Amino acid sequence: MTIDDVARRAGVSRTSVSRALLGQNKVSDQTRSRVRQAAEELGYVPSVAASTLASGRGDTLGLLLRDAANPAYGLLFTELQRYGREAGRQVVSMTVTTDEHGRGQVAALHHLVGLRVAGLVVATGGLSTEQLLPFAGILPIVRAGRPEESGLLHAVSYDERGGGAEVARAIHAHGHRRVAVLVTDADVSYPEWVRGTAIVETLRALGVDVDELAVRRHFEGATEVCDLARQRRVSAVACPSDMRALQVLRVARSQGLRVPDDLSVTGFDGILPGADLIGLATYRIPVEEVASAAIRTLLEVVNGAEGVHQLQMSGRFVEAPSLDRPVPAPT
Amino acid sequence: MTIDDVARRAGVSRTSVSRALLGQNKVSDQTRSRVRQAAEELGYVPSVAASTLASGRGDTLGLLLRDAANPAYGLLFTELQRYGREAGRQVVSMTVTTDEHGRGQVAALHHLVGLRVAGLVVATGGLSTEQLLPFAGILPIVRAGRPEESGLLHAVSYDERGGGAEVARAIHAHGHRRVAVLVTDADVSYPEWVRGTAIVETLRALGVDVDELAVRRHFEGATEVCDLARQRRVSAVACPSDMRALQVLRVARSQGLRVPDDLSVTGFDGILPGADLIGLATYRIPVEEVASAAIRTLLEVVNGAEGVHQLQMSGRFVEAPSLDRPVPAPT
DNA sequence: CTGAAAGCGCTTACAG
DNA sequence: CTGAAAGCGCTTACAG
Repeated sequence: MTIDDVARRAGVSRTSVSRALLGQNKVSDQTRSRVRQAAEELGYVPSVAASTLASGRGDTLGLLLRDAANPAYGLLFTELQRYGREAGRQVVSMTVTTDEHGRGQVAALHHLVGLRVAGLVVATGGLSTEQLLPFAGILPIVRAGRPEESGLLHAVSYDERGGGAEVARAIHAHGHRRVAVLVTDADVSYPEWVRGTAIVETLRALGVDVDELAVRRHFEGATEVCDLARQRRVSAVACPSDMRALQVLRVARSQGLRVPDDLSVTGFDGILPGADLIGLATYRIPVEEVASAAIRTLLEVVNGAEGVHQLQMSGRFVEAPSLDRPVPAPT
Repeated sequence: MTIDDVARRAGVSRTSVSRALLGQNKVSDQTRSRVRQAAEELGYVPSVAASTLASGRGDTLGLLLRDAANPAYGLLFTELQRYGREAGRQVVSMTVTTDEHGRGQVAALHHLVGLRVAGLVVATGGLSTEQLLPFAGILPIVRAGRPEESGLLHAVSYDERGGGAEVARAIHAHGHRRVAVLVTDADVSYPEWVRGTAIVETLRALGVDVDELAVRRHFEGATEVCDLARQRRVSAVACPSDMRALQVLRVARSQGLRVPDDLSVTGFDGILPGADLIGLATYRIPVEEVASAAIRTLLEVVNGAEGVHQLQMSGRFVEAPSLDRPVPAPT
C-alpha cells in the first residue's frame, strides 16, 4: 500500500497525490477530492520514513524523558506533549528508567536523533552536557527541568535554589531552630542536590542549627530523623522531595511520633495527588510553566532564533499541617 | 553527514559501512574497526528513516498512551517501556490527553503507523475497536489495560469485574448493609464503568442495599455521598478510582464527617504513592503484569504467532483504615 | 570479504 | 494545474 496505489485508484500521478495529501494548494479541487477519497477507501497511511527522507526534514518533535512513574515527570511529560500538540506538532517520546545508566540513555538519544526529529526536549538529568553537545550541532535541543550551567545549551528549568531558600524561610518562620535536612549527592539526583544545598545554606544564614543527613535511596534517612526527633535534637526535617517526605511520615507514624508536634516535615515537588489529604507542606514546582516554556523555546530555535536561551521558573511554597508548629510569641 | 561520509573516511564502500554498523558478520575485523572509528570520529548517527525505508521493516515498538499524569497510566507507560527495552527493542510513544476526543487520537495512531513500527501497544480507551481494526491488518496491535470484547484484537487487560466483585465482598464482610456506589457511563471511563457495575451487582447479590450515584468528572458525587452518610442512609461508599475516593475523603473531612466511623470509603487502582498514609482501602491493579504480558504478546505476534491472544490479570484488595468498621459479632 | 547497483516510498524542482 | 524524473540515505540481493 503505497502512494502509487492511491495514484492509480484516483487516476492521477503520484505527484498529485502527494500534493493533495500535503494540503498544498497547487491542486484542483477535483483532484484533491478524488485523491482523498481514494486514500480513504484504501486506508492509506503515508510512510513517515519516506516522507522525512524525501523532504529532508521531520516536523515531529522529540522528547527524552525520565521515568514517568514519578508523578512529577509524568505531569511534565503530559504537559510537554500537550503544548507540542497545541503548536501543531506531533510529539514522540522515549523514556529511560533511572537504572539504565549511560548506555540506554545514549541509545535512546541516538534513536531520536536518527528519527530526524525537528527538535528535541531532553527532560532527564542522566545525560551530561558533554553527551548532548555533539548532537546540538545536528538539531535544536532544549533541556527541561534542569539548568545548563555550561551556558552552551538551551535550558528551561525550575528555580530549585530559590525554592530551597523559600522552604528554609518557611521552616524558620514557623519557629524551628534545630532542623534536620536530607541531602543527596548531585549524581543521585541533581535537583534534590540543589534543593538540599540551598535549604541548608539558607537555614544556616538564618541562624538555624542544621543536621545534614546524607541519603541516596528514597527510603534512607527516615529512621535517623525520627531518632533525632525523639531525642529532641531537631524539631523539623526538610526533605528534598515529596517521596522522601512520605517515607519520613511513614516511619514517624509507625514509631508513634506525632507530626507536626514532635516533628515538622516539609517536602518538595507538590505534584502528588492527595498530598493535601496527607497534609504535607511542600514546594510546588511549576511543571506547566516549564513545559510550556520548553516547547516555546524549542520552536523558536527550530524556526531559526539566535543565541542560547536559558530560563528559570519559580513555584511557591504550600503551607500545610505537617509544618504547623506555632511561631513562638515574641516576649 | 551520511553513510557516504563515513565510507570515504574509512576508505571502504557504503555497503561495508552498512554491514559493519549493523553488526553483520560478513565484514573483516579490520574493516569493522576502521568503520567504527570513522563513524565515531564523525559523530555519525544513521537515519532511522532511511534505514526503515530500505530494509522494509522497523524494529521499533510503538506505544499509544493515555495521559501519563494519571499515576496508573504513568506506571503502565514506564513498565511497558522497560519490558520493551528488556526485549532489546527501542520503544517510541505518543500520548493523547483525554480532552482530545477522536481527532488527536487518530492522528497519533496514524503517525505511529506511518513510522512503520514493528508493532503497537494501544493503552488508551479513546480508540474504538472499529478505529483500530483497519490498522490491525497492517501491523500487530495489542490493546493494553482494556479488554477487547470483539474478540478481533489482541488484548491484555485488568480483571475489572473480578476486582469490583472483590471490593464488594470486602465491604460486605466489614458489615456494611447500606452502601453508596459511584458509577460512571462507559464513555466517561470504560474501566470505571465495569468496576462500578460489578460492585453494584455483587453487593446486591449479597443482599446489600445499594445507592447508585451517576457521576462524570472526578469531583462529582462526593457531596451527595457525604449527605447520605450524615443522614445515616449509607455507612460506606465504593469509588471506581482512587482519585474519586480522594475527593470523597476531602469533602468528608471538610464537613467534619469521620472516616471510617461515619463513612467507610474504598477506592480502586492502588497506584498512588502515599495512599498508605491516607489509609485508603483500595484494589491494587496489576500494572506490572499487564505491561509485561502486553509486550510479550506483542513480540509473539510480531514473530508470527497465530490466533488472537486475550489475557486478563487479577490484582488484590488492600485492606486499610478507611474500611475499618468492625464486622458485627455473630449472635 | 567486498562493492556497484537497484530499490524502498516519498517530495520537489522543472518543464509543460 | 499536472506529471516525469531525480534524489533523499540507507539495505540487500547479486556478482565477483
